[in-house]
Amino acid sequence: MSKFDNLVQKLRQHGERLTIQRRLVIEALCSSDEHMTINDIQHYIRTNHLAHELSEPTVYRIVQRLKDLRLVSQTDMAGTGIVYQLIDNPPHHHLICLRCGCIIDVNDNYFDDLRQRFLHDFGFEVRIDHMAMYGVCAKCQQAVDEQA
Amino acid sequence: MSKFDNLVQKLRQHGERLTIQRRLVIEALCSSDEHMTINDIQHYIRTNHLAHELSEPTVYRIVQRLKDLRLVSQTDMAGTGIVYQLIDNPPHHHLICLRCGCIIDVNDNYFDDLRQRFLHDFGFEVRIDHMAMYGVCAKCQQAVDEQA
DNA sequence: ATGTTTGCAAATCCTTTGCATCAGC
DNA sequence: GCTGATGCAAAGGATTTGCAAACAT
Repeated sequence: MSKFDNLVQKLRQHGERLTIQRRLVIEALCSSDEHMTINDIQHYIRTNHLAHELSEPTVYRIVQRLKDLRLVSQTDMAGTGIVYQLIDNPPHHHLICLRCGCIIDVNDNYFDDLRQRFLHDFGFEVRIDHMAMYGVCAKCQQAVDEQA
Repeated sequence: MSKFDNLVQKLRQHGERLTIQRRLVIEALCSSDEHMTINDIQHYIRTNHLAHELSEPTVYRIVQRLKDLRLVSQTDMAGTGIVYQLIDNPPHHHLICLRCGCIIDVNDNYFDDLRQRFLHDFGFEVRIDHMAMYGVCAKCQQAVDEQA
């Protein structure tokens, strides 16, 4: 089953109404493996479904709903702005270079240890849908070293 | 040496001017081990130094400067808003319960493994000044279980 | 038919900017 | 005295809200 159909089915299960607008937002989010801003979503729809341009409030309300249903996660990209992405199973995460902005995808199992230790030590069940961690990538470290 | 004096000294080292306003913001940030919003900072100053209430732009500019000097970190609290805290050495981190909002302090060395693995696998040097991770605390898990 | 969702417009909130004045070094 | 910081007012941008009309079920 496609990502899209999967999500539509989940919405149905929750008794949510399937409006054209919701389908469009889901389609937009499915179109990219990476995160999208509200603007990106609007832009995707404007480009691919010219007749159905969505207003800002509508997009905000729909992603808010999808967030409440835990189908979408929200991340603040260090002031770049707030981005949204589908929560996939298992989730994947990002290392973001503060210098060049490049993004490295990280498998979820890197966080398994941490999850277990927090559960063991604090009884705290960490819920990581999408983690963005910042730092300096290999290339940029070289560049910095050469400067020195 | 107190946190406050330590910071003041660091500002001097960077050739920064030590205005009353900067002292006040630093004092505010020192007053709490936890994070503060811009509003919290203003409120602290209003309460403790009535004669020196600061305007928003001033507070924004000062924390921005402190961020640039890597003395303060900024975190987006899951849409609750943006908070600031002093970067201490070593940094400490937070587990935040999505249900009751309680906050558990986490020692930095929990992240040592992760740092090493990212460096080894991707050559990526993670820079974690302050990490906020969300989930469900022990108490709230019980509450959830009992409901079920 | 009913209750929900959408679109529009406008309000609100947070943050930044321009410029004249003031303060630290 | 020079340079940079502050305060004010106002602009800017992102997000939210109220309400009437349109739509899914």
